[in-house]
Amino acid sequence: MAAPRKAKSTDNATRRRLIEATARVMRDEGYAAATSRRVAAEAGVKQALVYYYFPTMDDLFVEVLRAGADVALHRMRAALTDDDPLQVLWAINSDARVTSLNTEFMALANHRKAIRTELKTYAERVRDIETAAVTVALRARGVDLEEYPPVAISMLIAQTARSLCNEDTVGVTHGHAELRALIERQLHRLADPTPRS
Amino acid sequence: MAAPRKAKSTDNATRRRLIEATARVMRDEGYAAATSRRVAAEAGVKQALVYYYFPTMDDLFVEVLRAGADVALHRMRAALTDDDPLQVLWAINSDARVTSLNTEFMALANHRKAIRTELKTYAERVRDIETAAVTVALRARGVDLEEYPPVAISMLIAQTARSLCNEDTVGVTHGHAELRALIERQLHRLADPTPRS
DNA sequence: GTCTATAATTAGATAGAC
DNA sequence: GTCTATCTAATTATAGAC
Repeated sequence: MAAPRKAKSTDNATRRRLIEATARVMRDEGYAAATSRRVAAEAGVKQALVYYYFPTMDDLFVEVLRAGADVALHRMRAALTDDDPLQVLWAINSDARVTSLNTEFMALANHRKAIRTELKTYAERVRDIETAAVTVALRARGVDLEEYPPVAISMLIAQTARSLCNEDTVGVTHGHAELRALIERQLHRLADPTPRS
Repeated sequence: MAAPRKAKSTDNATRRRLIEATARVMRDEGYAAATSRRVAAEAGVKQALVYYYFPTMDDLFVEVLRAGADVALHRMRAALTDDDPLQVLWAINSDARVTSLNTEFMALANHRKAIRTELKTYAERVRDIETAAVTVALRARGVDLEEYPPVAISMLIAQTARSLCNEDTVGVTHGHAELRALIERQLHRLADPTPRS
């Protein structure tokens, strides 16, 4: 295997540019704006070429979803060996580029079966790896895993970060400082295992 | 004022049916499916009539948003005098009919200025009234409002409930039982003011 | 107030030249 | 592989009859 590049001809530069362009349009203008003509223009090609790489627009959307989920999975796996997986989990889900796309796919999944199925599959894979990372972190800190189930802590951190991000996007920021501070205090409580009623 | 009904001729039955029909379509099939023809059919009228009541589709969307926000505000105001505002806050945001619409508007707001502006306005009004209700509840229970700022507790409860609902909609349920149990335990901790480090 | 009819625009998708 | 050109269908919005 002298040439790991170009292993698959389908892994083309144009194909990749179309996926990235679609993600960009979805983030900036919403999924409804991600038409074949719009994403083709964004990628610098003509509209018909979209259908050379993707049979339907839904197929393109699914590929965008997979690419995004793969990046998230990769980052979380790296976090497994990190000093502080909880902080990594918070940071990943505080990335507006990630959460904006997530919101669009959540809405898209509401009325497209193909995307709902794919979203479910990847959401559960991401949750599993996140839970594994949080389990490592909590166990290392001597936290009672019965009272603070890693899967619940993982969801709480991820969803709170995402919610703050989503609100920022539409310009709602009231209460954000207080919630961030509260979360940080609670994370430190977990890190410093003393109390519990 | 013998006839409080029909005070405004714009408060028509047809107009109201159009707003309700639009909300229904948005919930069930997403905002992209809420076309003038689709909502007209759902309301049992012809397409062109939509434009008699609403200048543009965006105007219709804004009215749907207002109607939904008014209901939420009304429920939360009632909760101010309730036994347990925290439970009411959780219950309201666990209603799939509310949270599905909310997700759609969040996505819509991403690329329509008129809706983003309106969403921001109502989100902040809802947050204020929710915070007031939570303040009442926490104070009555002797909770330290510095360590647990009502606005933060309010956001945490509302956003966690909404997140669980949204995931249910797309079929993701893993970890839900654990997170619900954790939230309930924490709510009881707040209700029974003993520990804190 | 509700309708029919239609204009103007835009979408997804395909055929075929190069 | 990328293009031009085009088809079909659906959309928003308007004009005008009743």
